[in-house]
Amino acid sequence: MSSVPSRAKLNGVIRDSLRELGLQLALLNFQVSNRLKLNPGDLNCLDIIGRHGPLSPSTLTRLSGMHPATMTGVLDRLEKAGWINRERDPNDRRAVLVSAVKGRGAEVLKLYSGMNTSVAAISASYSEAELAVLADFLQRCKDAAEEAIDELPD
Amino acid sequence: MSSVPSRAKLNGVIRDSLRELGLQLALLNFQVSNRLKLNPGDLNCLDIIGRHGPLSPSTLTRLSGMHPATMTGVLDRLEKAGWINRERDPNDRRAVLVSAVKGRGAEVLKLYSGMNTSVAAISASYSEAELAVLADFLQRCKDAAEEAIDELPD
DNA sequence: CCTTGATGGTACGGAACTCATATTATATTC
DNA sequence: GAATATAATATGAGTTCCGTACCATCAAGG
Repeated sequence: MSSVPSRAKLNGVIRDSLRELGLQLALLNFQVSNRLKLNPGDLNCLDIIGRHGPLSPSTLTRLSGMHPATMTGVLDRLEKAGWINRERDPNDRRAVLVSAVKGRGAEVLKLYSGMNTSVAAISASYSEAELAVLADFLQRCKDAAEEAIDELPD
Repeated sequence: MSSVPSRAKLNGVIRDSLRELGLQLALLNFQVSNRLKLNPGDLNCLDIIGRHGPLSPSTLTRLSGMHPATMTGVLDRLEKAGWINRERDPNDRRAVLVSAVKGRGAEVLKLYSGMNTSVAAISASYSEAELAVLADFLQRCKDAAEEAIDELPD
């Protein structure tokens, strides 16, 4: 028996697993955002802000793919609920710098703790070499998703 | 040097990579849903319907975590745009069976083709044994996300 | 049967959200 | 320093969300 069918089959399994994982993660995000009284999109933006440090609404618009006017509403809600701060950019006084409020990340993390401990438990069953492979794969898939977004039609 | 710090560090890398991957996949879904003139939530539901075959709005509500009244709106839009069919359940005439319209899956898949070919290219760089490990890991993470949703507070 | 209570799905209406466009303030270019 | 471009927000019309009410159907007990 050739090894090609087996490899092709594995490719399909990987593709489907990734898609199903993406769906479940989306549902998890949805539930978490509900608990925080936020929209899924708002939580995504908060995540980006927390990770990419202080940034302007326009870069946030580019990173998230949202409409600029929508972003104003997102930031209004996040600011009102005390998740972020808006301050003027001293170098460009048209611009605004958005930053995540320190110390509130724990509230979000707490809701992901179940998922995180499960992932830690799963990780424990792999060797360090395997973990390195897994981490690299995930990283490359993330990059692939980023590229895929850029290359969408329209 | 002990191997513990290295392993702990890898755990952290895995966790972060998974989270970033989840975010990028969410952004990809958002863009894809925009192209299809659907909401992200509508696309998620369509995905569930396509995968879990004909099912009732109430099970769909349970699987997606949405409010029942919201689900009616989702299904109205999906049906109006020709993505799904609603038919009465012959065994329980209160119930409705929702099924995905055959032949329109390609329109969705086409928008994910960039991502899929990238993932195939990434997969090509791993041995079959490694692919098996990856597939298993993804599957277990999916299950973990599913459990994590069930065990959220409230 | 025929009540009684539970369940599946949807209708309704007010609140919240999205987004095209207009507006204001500042920066850049010639 | 006038013209143009850019950053962010205001505005308002259209859409979506969801608590509630409602109707149809089923299941159990008398």
